[in-house]
Amino acid sequence: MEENNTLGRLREQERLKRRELILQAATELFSTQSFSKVSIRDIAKQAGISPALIYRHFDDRDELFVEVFLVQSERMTSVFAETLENRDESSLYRIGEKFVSYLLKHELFFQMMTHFMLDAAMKESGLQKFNDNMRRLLTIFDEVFINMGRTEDIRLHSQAFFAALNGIMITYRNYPGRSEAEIRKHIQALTKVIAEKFQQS
Amino acid sequence: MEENNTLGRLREQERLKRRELILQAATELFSTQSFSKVSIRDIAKQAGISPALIYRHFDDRDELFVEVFLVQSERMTSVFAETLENRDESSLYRIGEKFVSYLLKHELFFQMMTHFMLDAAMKESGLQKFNDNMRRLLTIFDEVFINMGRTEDIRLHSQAFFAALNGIMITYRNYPGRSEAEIRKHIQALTKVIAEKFQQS
DNA sequence: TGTACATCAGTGAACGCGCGTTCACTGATGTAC
DNA sequence: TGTACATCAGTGAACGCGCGTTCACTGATGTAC
Repeated sequence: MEENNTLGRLREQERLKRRELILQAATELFSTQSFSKVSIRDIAKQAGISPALIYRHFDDRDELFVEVFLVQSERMTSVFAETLENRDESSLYRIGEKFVSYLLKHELFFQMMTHFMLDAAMKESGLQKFNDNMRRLLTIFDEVFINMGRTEDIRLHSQAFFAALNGIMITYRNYPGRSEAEIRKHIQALTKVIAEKFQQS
Repeated sequence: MEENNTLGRLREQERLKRRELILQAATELFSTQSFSKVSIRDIAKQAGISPALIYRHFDDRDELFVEVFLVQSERMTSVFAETLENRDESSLYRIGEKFVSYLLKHELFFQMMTHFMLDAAMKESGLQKFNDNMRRLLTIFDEVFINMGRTEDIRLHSQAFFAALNGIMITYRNYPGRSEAEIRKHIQALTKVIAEKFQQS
């Protein structure tokens, strides 16, 4: 029963690797198909395994989906934090533009975020991690506001700014009858308007 | 073949009434259950008819859903326009607050709007009507900006303001672990921040 | 070294369900002669 | 007025499909003695 430690660790590593393979396959699919249209069978096929195997690594579909989202969510916050650390002179417009660019580029993350925001069907543990991430992101915005000299309602401003950018994405990302380039341009113009409003104060 | 005109009209009226009954049943369900979870069978049951009958009035599920949305969408714009006509002194905060209150109260409309914004799977004719409505709504915002003395980028400002309010709703409407009252209060606080930013210019 | 057993990743097929939609039919009403 | 036929709203049951999930099984590897 009691296994050799190194062997046990090796097996554990293999298990983790398989788990990541599944997550990776799911991620690949999510980036081409809409969130709710990806099935367990699709993911199994993409990963080259049997559907049943997925259930050895995840309790159910929801857990797998949340896991994919959390990975992307953390990556997003990290990438974003790093990009900004390198430039102290970052204006609100710059930071807003970076954020919006990221969402435009990583459609997968954007879709997932809105999905979980609107459905809010996450278990306690997943929710905790997601909230931690959001807080980390808002802290980045906080810093910019502090650097601007703001002393009151900092978090509130970060939340409003964050929400406004989300709103721009959601409202105009799929605007019908416009080309990708036109949409991008329009979203950037709106981001500029929002950033200028917040810059003034 | 050629019917008596009055009789024909009567029959047409009955048909329209039945159609509206179906739409009404669907609307009732949408206000308690999430959009994508309402089935044709549910709607038929609610309306007290056979599922098959629904297909005598609508080509498919999508057409019915879009129709419900368009009715709600028009109602929203109308109600909103009327409320504002009665007060010329309406500040941007007032108008934003009204808009957000409406969305909070009419969850059905809010959910549908985000659904169609994110999925963008509407036929040409429905899309046209929806866009007309959105334009009507934006025109209301336009007027407020004009009254404020703004002369440039008016429509762009309306779009940014509209998107920001949407974003607040989407980002914080289902914020987990908060009571309905707390959420309402927070959303109003964020709306105030946004409105003040736009008011300054 | 050999043998019986335990463990566990992995599988393909099946279960059971709910869905959108269609089918074959009924029955009431209107129309033609 | 009566009769044969057309029209059409409305129906319950069925079709066909895809889904999440589970089942019963295989086969490789490790362990005990």
